Amino acid sequence: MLTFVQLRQHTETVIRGLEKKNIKQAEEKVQAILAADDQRKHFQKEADDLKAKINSLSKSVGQLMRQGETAEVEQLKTQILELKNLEKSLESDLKNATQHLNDLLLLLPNIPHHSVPAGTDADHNQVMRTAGHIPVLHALAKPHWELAKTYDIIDFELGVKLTGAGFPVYKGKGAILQRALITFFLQEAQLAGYTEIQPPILVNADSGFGTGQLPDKDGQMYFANADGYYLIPTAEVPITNIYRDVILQAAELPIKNCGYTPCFRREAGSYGKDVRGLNRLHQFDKVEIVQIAHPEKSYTILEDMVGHVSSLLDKLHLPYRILKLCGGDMSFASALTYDFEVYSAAQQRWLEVSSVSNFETFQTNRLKCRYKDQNGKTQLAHSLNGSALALPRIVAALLENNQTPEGITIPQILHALTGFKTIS
RNA sequence: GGAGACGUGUCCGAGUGGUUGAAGGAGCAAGCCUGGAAAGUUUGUAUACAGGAAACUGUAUCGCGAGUUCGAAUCUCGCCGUCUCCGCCA
Repeated sequence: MLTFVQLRQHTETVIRGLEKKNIKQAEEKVQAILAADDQRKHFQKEADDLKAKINSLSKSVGQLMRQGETAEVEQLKTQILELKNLEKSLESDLKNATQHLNDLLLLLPNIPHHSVPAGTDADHNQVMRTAGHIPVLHALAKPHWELAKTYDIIDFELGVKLTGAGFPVYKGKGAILQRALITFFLQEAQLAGYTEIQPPILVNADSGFGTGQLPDKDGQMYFANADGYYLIPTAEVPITNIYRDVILQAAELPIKNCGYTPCFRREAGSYGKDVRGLNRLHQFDKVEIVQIAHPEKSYTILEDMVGHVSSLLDKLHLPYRILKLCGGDMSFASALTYDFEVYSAAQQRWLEVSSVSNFETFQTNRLKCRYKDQNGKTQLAHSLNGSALALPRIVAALLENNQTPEGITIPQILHALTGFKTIS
């Protein structure tokens, strides 16, 4: 969530930023928060002063007792009890005011970086770069879900039997390809200096709140009701929450972690060609990269991360483009997001395979992830993350783009990991 | 899952109702000392919110939450976690 420093000292910037994210009545919302904050401070002061008085009176009770002044003690006690009644109502006012302020604050998304283009939807995203060659397919080329069936490497119907739609079963070379891609991505991340983490894939509500999935996206996560745990929608959740309530030394920054996990998303309301085959699943595999950075370095780091993801796609020889998302298409928590899309030649569609974002202090403010600067002051760190990469659509594009009448060619970089060069 | 013990600051560790945000020690930082270092010595060493230009002051925090009390690290209840024994198990 936004910080009070942002809201108080850069009110105008915040309002303009919110407008860029197409938030209606941004000014009114910000003013309402500032008013709610004043209200909270007022009650806080009143309550603190009253408590200070009660504390000091209580202290004198102790002293008087030792001196045996019982009559005065009784008098003091009744006086304190009166004050305590007052305090009780002040406490509840304060609690309500804080709750109200929090509710308002949680509804405000992050404000976009100044370079973010204006726009309302995906059509206004800015194409930064296009790379690779879009292949010309042979006459009998098929979409990946048909190829998967032809070569018996992914079984969607079997997944329906075992679980339900959106839970495919990878078989034989299909399963090996998955494992090879995961290993490849992890190895590349390791070479880029990321520490590999194997986190839990069920998390508690505090973690869901920390990275912003809760309360806004409650319905999008699977929930293990008996224990109150959420199945993670991305490794970002556990890997970023490692730094919840942590104060780092400036010298420890940047922290670079990566991890492979399955990801679970309910994706309620999706339909049609968007969910065909591997295009959108309830369970999928992803390698995520996460950094906790010094505020002055975070945008350089964002570019590094974009470079890292690009290199993965280059090495897989997949055609892709990089988009800078416009204000209206960005996620709630992000200040600047680059999306990567690969071209899936048989479907003739661009498929999103990665999203790399700088959250600045939006997540760390919730997480209370801070560092000590040179003056020993605690400051909020910046958090960033990106998919590097999400598997299903990569697999879809690999299958479709690399198909020949004789079979599917595996990119050379994976040969050592798959142990085969073609699927036929 | 059953029985028992425990949960204090960066760490160790004292504290069973009243100037205890918390003894003592270690670590760390700065000053003194030294040719330099060690030793010695002095001082400092949490977080959040509020007030203040600042020095600083107030409030809260001894696993978390509620309660008893004029007053709780200390008493009561609930939850979470750790350890030991038993059971189960990859």
